[in-house]
Amino acid sequence: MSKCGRKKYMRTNVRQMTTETVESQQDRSVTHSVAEHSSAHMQTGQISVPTLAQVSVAGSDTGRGSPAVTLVQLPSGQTVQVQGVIQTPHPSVIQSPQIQTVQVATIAETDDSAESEVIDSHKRREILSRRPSYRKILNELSSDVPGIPKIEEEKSEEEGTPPNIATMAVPTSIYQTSTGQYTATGDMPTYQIRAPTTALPQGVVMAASPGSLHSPQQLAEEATRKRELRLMKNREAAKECRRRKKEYVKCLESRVAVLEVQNKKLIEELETLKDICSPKTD
DNA sequence: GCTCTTCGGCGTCACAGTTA
DNA sequence: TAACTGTGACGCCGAAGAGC
Repeated sequence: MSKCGRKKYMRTNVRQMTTETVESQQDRSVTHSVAEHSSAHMQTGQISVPTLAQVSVAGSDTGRGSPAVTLVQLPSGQTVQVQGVIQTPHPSVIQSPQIQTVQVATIAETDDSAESEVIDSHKRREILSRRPSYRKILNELSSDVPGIPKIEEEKSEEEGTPPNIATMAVPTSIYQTSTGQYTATGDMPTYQIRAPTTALPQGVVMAASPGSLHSPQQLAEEATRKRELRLMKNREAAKECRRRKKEYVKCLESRVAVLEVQNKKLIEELETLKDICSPKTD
């Protein structure tokens, strides 16, 4: 297998893990690390809660932002309604449309004609391109959850921020320490990131009006120049997009960490309630 | 030291969505 | 509606690490 072929294969793996379930632990990509956090978070609840009391979650699909109501069945038979602080899921790169799963299967099993590859590619693009931008997703998240930082729009110099510098909140080190303690409560400090330079490099001139072009050679030059301009802009856009993507993934990771802390607290709370409500057996 | 594998970044293309 | 923007996909490259 060629080097590129390998990479292509790995990418397929990543997509499989993000669209289906994260079971194979071979890929160490960023996407995977987020999914790994998520599954770890789920495990915490799955392992601990059933040993304490029977828990059922009601209204889990009541819509984004509405707190889920958890019915906790205490050993005494009493049922307590607990309003959870854990938010309902948000659209993200992790939760891709179900149809993508089908597509992954298609990719995995094909090694066929170019025609089917073209169709495949078109379908894939059709599916993938419907996802909202990272900025949009993250800003939606941030509006629902106070702990999630916002990706800010580029600001002009008049707005007080230095050029090319945007201020935003960043995930802190909220992971479990070696002593088993969590190091953050979800409050994020701010840091500064570089915003892209929007100015064109020196030497790039704007397009001449079509009317001023005469010879085919001039037209060709104009076309070439336009293409180079477009490529240059796209280059910058791609860089910026990647930066935003990384930022977005970081924020997701921090969100996972915060939710883990909340989950832990809830479990402790549940245990306390259990102690209070259970009949004393001296 | 050499080869292979893995990873991350880059440039480019294609295309859906947005804007003027 | 044309031009522009944002982003997924792809192929390429170099660095780093592992195995020999």
